[in-house]
Amino acid sequence: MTTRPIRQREKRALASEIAQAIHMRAYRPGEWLRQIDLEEAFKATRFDVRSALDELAVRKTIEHVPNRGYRVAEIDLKTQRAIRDTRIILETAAAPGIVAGIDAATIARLSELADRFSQAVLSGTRIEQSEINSAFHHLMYAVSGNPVLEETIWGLRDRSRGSSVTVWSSHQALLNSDRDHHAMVEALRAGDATRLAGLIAHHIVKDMIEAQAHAQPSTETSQSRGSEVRDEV
Amino acid sequence: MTTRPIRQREKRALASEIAQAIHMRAYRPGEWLRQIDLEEAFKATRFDVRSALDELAVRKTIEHVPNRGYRVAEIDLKTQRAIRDTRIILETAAAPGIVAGIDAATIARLSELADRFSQAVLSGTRIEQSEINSAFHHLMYAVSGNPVLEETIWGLRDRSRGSSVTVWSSHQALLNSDRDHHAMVEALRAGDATRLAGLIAHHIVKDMIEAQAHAQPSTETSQSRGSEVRDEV
DNA sequence: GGCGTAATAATTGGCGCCAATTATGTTGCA
DNA sequence: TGCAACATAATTGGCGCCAATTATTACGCC
Repeated sequence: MTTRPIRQREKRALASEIAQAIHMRAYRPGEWLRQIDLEEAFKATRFDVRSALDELAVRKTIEHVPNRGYRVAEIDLKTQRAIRDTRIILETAAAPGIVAGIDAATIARLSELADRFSQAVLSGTRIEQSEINSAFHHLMYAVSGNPVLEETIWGLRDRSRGSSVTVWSSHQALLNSDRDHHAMVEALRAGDATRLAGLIAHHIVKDMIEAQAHAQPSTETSQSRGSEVRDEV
Repeated sequence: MTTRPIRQREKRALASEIAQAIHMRAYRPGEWLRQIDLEEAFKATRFDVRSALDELAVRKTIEHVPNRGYRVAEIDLKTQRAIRDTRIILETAAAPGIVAGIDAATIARLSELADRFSQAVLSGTRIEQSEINSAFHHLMYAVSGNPVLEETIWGLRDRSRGSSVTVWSSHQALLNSDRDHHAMVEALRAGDATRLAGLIAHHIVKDMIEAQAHAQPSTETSQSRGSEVRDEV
């Protein structure tokens, strides 16, 4: 009875928490994730931290360098494009399944999320924007009828998120995303899979091109550890 | 100097070794992977075994049940179909890139691998067949020009391999695979991406339908551990 | 003063121990 | 004889320690 019963509960959860912190940009691409810092920041034991880090390394959210540690993956342009192309393949391929599997209630919820995103564009934090956006796409792909496709899509999204894309790089990009969401809902109402696929592809391309255009060439890669800027979690 | 210098080397390798053992069916779907057995079989420490097991669990090759252990994932028909559909999406989508990126030398090597597979069909172990087959597809997807697509494909292939598909379930299926390989080489020579995509889709569907037809309904799921048949590694 | 080199500090990572949990075997009771 | 409760054995999994490695600082030489 001495140890609290929190035992087995949050083992996997920590990886998600760290992942979220990363794509909220609390840790920047190229930055080293020191185990001691994470222990304190997340109130976890060293063992749990290491497990979580290993998991994220397998998922390619972070990169592991033996005897150096773990750092947030830095995605070069070539890989960025490869992820983008693969996402387009998968997410457009999901369109027919979505159209086939969707019902009125889900469309209504998607429409509501699109509206909430519109609001968040005007008066919302980036975290809110990001979360509503995630919820929208999550819900949409959830009805595709193919769980494997869904999780593969999500894995790829998470991977690019870790790097540099989540936060919309310009207000214009944010407005475009907003418009796309409503257009997708419209396509769903019309039962038009082809149009939906086109919108999805456009959505991905637009986001990632914007992100690339505004991304400053990072010079932090070979920087010594410990001296980087780091936001508090 | 007391500890041998094999230290950092084979940490990640162990996961691959175990994965290979699994899809060579040394451990069957639903079977529990006891850590002690793995320590001895692979001459590794308990820590390394656990790391490898965790990695495979993240990759969904095996399944983790808290306080029970790890077991080879058993893929139900629905998931099997979902994997198949997703594989078709990805692997057919790779066809244009393959046609665009391939050169004469690679075609020659693919042709050679196809020939070696033909030989292995007649006089080769299942392991040889499986390895040559892997090499063929690996080489083909490697020239797609999209590394992310390539590794996503491979992740999905490995996942279904763990379960019940690798070893061709009938001699007819094996002959079909063999024929497809040569047809793919032909399509590549002709530079016909559409035909290649069609062949790939056919290849996947045929394999997995055969595998399903011959798979006996497994009753080993809820079996007690320790009493199962287990081949030596 | 710059630079190569040695001493020191900080960090990662391998590993074994033991508690918590689950499976197995046994005994007693209806 | 069947079944339930208990005792025992086997297995998993959390965690802390310390060696190995790498970064940083201090020193001395050119």
